Amino acid sequence: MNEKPKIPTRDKILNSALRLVRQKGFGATRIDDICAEAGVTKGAFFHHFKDKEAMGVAAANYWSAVTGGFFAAAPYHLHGDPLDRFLGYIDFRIAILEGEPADFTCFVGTTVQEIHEASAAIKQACADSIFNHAETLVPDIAAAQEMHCPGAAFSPESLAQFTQAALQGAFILAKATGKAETAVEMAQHLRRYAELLFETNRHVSTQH
Amino acid sequence: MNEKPKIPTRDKILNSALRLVRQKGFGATRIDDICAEAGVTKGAFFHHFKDKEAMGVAAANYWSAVTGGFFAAAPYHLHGDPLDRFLGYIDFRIAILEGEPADFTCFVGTTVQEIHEASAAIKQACADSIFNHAETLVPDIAAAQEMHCPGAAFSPESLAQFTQAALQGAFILAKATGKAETAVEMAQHLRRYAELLFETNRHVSTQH
DNA sequence: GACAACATACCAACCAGTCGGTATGTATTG
DNA sequence: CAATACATACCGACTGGTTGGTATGTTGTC
Repeated sequence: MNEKPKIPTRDKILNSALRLVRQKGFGATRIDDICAEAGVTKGAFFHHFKDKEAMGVAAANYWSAVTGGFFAAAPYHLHGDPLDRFLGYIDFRIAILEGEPADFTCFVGTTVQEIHEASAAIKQACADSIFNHAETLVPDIAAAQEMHCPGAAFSPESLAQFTQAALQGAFILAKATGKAETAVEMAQHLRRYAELLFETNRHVSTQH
Repeated sequence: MNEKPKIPTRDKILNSALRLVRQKGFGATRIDDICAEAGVTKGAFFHHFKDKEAMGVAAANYWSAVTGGFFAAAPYHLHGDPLDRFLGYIDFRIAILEGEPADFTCFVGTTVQEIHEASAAIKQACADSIFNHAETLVPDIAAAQEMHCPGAAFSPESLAQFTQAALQGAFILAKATGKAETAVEMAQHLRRYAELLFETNRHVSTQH
């Protein structure tokens, strides 16, 4: 009884890396800072990761796993109508836009923008994270399209990806103003676009 | 006669800085690299700029001036209908999405994302650049709104800003794939949103 | 006793910024 | 008109703190 959580050292390092990189960017984040934040030594760091780049790849994959679970457990999946699920996803993304930009901002979006020319491995891991997450929206979008506007001019994949692009762009403007409300305001245009595309005006209530 | 262009040293430095930072990011760009690219020495660099941060602010302002002139001279302003001008702006943004991401990507968007917590001065200069550019779209959007859908639920400022956000997001996905076409595909959703908002389906032909 | 999981001490490279110096132009003044 | 004074533009070797990475030691565990 009273089992301590005992977070593995590797996860402690990755958690600290995610937090710091989201604040300061990948390049500006010092390995020493990550170790200090995680409460481990440099020896531990280089025991688990060959170099900083390998840690970056691991962090991107870790981010995919963490956020994947987070969104899988989110309530918008419970809607019966696929369009409600898609709109519910956007509403959910809007609902979590709170606090400092570093709190709601996307690790892989930030990182791929910064290192896309410096590290092919990290870039690939980030790209996979973004596009695989987008892919989770495709079934609902495709079903909604079939129900509400068959023969549309856009592909479900493309719309799913634009959803991510619009959010990433909202994050950039929010970092420029420093305000979460900026991101919300931008994301509401995304929501309106989704409504207009499916020629509906429904309001999806948040479930809990 | 035969006057050489004689680009000022300061501009040579800023041009090189824009090119390199768009490729590698602000933090990863070395002052020595900028000097080498510009064909000047470090002494010249620090004669013109107090430190790297001051150069970053100057580069953001320089970017505003260069792109400001570029867009002011673009052909979409010639349309008689304000909505055509707005849609023409988006088409123009799509038309210039060619080459490597570093070629069509936004200096201030990239930079503000990277250093928003590290340098308040650079962040402010980048934010000004983005929002002032967005502001140039407001008159056309406002006029289009009055003509085609008075009493809309969105403000012209907000839509102008979302235009920038969507493009910034398109850039991020393009950096992830390495392809300009990704940015084009994303931007076409922005174009479709603009059409749907004003309940029209016009096709603005490019002028030349 | 062998191997994983760390800790500690250390190094070499990198890089922003400094500093003494030069070259050229311009304003002033006797 | 020259001589002096000063300013601007620029050069490039140097430095000192930072930082990714290494080498080696210690502890626990199967």
